[in-house]
Parts: sequence; C-alpha cells; structure tokens
Amino acid sequence: MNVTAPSDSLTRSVEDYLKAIYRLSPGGRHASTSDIAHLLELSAPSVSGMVKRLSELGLLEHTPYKGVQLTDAGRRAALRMVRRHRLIEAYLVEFLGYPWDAVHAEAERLEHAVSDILVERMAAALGHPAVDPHGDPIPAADGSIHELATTPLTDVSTGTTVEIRRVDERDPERLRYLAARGLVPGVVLTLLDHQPFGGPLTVEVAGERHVIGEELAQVVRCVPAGDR
Amino acid sequence: MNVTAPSDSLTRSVEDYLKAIYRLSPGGRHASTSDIAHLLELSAPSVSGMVKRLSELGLLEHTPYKGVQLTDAGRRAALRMVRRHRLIEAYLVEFLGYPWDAVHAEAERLEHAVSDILVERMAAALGHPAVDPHGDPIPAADGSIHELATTPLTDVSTGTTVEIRRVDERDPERLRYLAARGLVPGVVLTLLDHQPFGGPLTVEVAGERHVIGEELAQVVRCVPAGDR
DNA sequence: CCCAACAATTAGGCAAAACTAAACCTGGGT
DNA sequence: ACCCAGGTTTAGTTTTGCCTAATTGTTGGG
Repeated sequence: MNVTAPSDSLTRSVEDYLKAIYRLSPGGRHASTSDIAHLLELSAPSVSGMVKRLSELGLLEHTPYKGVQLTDAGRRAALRMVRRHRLIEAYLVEFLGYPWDAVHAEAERLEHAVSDILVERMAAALGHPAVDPHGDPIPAADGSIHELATTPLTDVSTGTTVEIRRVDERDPERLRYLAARGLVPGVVLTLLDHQPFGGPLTVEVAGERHVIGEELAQVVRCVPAGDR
Repeated sequence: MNVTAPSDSLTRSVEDYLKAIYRLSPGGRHASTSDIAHLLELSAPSVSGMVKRLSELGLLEHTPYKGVQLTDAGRRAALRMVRRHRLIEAYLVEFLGYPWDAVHAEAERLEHAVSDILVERMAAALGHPAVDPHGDPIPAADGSIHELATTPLTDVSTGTTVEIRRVDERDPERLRYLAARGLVPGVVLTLLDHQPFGGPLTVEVAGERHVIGEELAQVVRCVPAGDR
C-alpha cells in the first residue's frame, strides 16, 4: 500500500492528468475516460493506460467502463497544482504586467517547474490572495478551497443587476473580447435583455451597452450585486 | 539541411546538453564525451547517443573520439538558455528575496518553462542587468556576451588588494560558507597570505581576517581593486 | 613498437507516454 | 430480448532518453 507522501516526483504528465480529473469531477463524481481525453487533447487509449498507472500509484480509483475518482492523495496533488497555477497567474498579472488573457499558457508550463518555496514566496508577495485574475479561488497550502456559488450570466433574470465574480474561459481571444467590453471580475452589470433559443444577451456595463452571445455569457459567472 | 530557426521546441534534455557543452568549450574548443557525462551526471553512452542526435539536428559537430563543438545554431540555443538561467537567478534574488545559494536549483528548472516574453519582462523589471548574483555575465537577447577577464583568487599575488567579480560555484553549502565570510561579488579584499602546495589563503575582508582553502579560493575570481 | 589503460562507441534493454487498430462492454431502442 | 452504436479497454508500436555490458579506438610508457 502506497501511502503517497503529499508531494513530490510526479511527472508533468501525471500532474496534468490529476488537474484535469479534478476539474472534471466536481463534488467527487466520476470523470470519464473520454472527457479526460478530450480535455487533455489525447486519445482515449492513452488515458486508459495512464489511468491504470495512476490507480496503481494510489492517486485515483478506477471503475472499469464507469470512470475515475481521485483518492485523497490524488485530490491533494491536484489541488497543489491548482494552487500553483492560480498563484502564478496572479503573480504574472500583479508584478510582471501580464494581460489576463496571456497568463494561462504561461502558468500551464511554470506550474510544473516551480518549487513549493517559490510558490509560497509568490503568495506572500501577493499578500495571499483568495482568487486569481479570472476570479477562480486559490486553494490554500493545506488544500482547503472555498468555492463561491455563482450563477452563469445566462441564468440571470432580465433586469437584474449583478456583479461578475468569475470568468471561466482560457482562450486568449475570447478573454480579450470580454475584457474589451468590461466583462471582468468585480464589475457590476445589468442584464437588459436575453433572447430565447440560445439568442444574444444585452448588458449594460459602466453605462455602455453590449450584446454578447450565449456561449460567451455562459462563462461569465455572477453573484447578486452588492453581495459580500 | 536544417537551418534551424533560432528557438523553439528543443526538449529539456537537449537544452541541458547544449548548456553543458557551451560551458565545457570556452573559446570554441572541443568538449569531450566524458566531461559532458560528468557535468550532467549521465553515463558516457547516453551522451554518445545524444551527441549523435544533436549533430543530426545541426546543433553541434562531432569528431569521433575527439569531442564536440557547437555550431552557430547550437551556440545560439545554448546562450539563450544561459540568458534565461541568469536572468531568472537575478530576478529571484531581486524580487523574491531568494538567497544567492538557492537560486541555481530553482533557475535550473524554470529556465525550461519560461517563455521568451516572460524572460524579457523579467529583464525589463530588473533594468536589464549585465550580471547575475554570482557575477556571471548575462548574454544579451541577440546572443552577444561580454566575458570579463578575471583572475582566480589563487593566482593573486600576496599583498594585493582586489575586487571580487565572480564566484564560480553552484553548491549551496559552499556559497553560504563564502557569503558568511563576505566573499561575494563587489567586495574588496586584500590577500595577506597564501601557503604553498595547495595550502590555505588568508584574506582581509572588511577589516576581518579569514582563512580559506585552495579549492574554494579557486572559484573566487577577481580584478584589480578600483578597476572599472 | 607494442600493449595496457582508459575513453568512446555500439548493442541491447527498459520506462514513460504517446499513438492506431482491434476487441470488448453496456445500455437504449425496436 | 436482442442487437448495435458509442464509449472503453487491450494489443502492439513509436519516440525520447536513459541504462549496463561488450566492443572498439587511442595513446603513453616500458
């Protein structure tokens, strides 16, 4: 039985798998082979093979033809990577003038290379932030994470004023598009209109009106305005 | 014929080999298989194999049983890694409070993960420094590098006052030992005594006397005091 | 001038991590 | 109840980069 010390010597690949599986199993549900393959842009057989190895390492449990679930050790390792990723993103924006659309790709590589010490120094330099530039919560060093309940802009009722808390998007082009319209975390907006059948949404942000499609609106996640 | 675009898609391993070979061939001399193996802590056959691949990639030229020499493309790639490494070291010391003995290991991993953009942002944040925390010159982005002629402390004549310009050492323990005695770049010292036959050196630094062995003194490289 | 010592290379293997092709569940519709 | 479509797994191969063991080349000293 491998009790798996909390940290080291996982390969880049393994780290990526764990992060992907974590993302695909909200609330500890099963993540399917094909979802993992799709997210990591790998073939399904590659995932099957890696899943076998990871379960032998005690990082996840595999129910054949059903999917996988992270073990405690697996989730701990995944959250460690998420913490790294989001802190790096925050650091790049705060101290190196990165635009929010460029940080994901950079963090994706750096998260595998930084030491725990460097991560904690960046966290300290930032004043231990709670969220990254996209509003995603940063897990604490002990692995605890506070997910804030948010509503996709598509689910907000017309006429409501809300505050953007998260933007769940990685594509730089889309992020720039959103930022150009002021749709970034912390901003307060009013939903003026939402056409049915996947139609566009009209929002008022800082006195200006913008029309955006459903697909984009879905990644903009909100809380009621003035919520603390 | 592979004209080899100046940059991307070399593996970590390849990058490490190029850096090692660059270090082992001052003035474009040949680097031997066993020296490379020793520096990278690999077996000689591993190096032989990689050397073959690198020469097929046009990054170096191999004269069997003689050694290897970097081509222009190889040297360019090596200097790019050296620039990254040294800028990262400088950045960690300047902005993240790293002690000079800890930066090498961290940079060794980060140098493979940072983008050109990030490197240049760090360079800009630092004000485009000429040297890293150990006094090693940082190659310019175009690959030019200005090596300063320095003398090992072991070659300095007794009674001479000199300024430390570089400390050519990676081992953290040794670096801490040296720093504890004030033997860091920029410091002015007087060599009071040097016993023969590999014997110890006595130096006066900031009014204090220290005795150090030959082996350490060799890595401390100096210029005449007051030299610009 | 020859041979031993040592350096370098070739041969053969292994592990990680990916792939394609083929075989194998599993569940939903008729 | 069965059958097939789609997702999953197994089988077998490739590439990278390392290893050990065996072979080959070089060279300096007797």
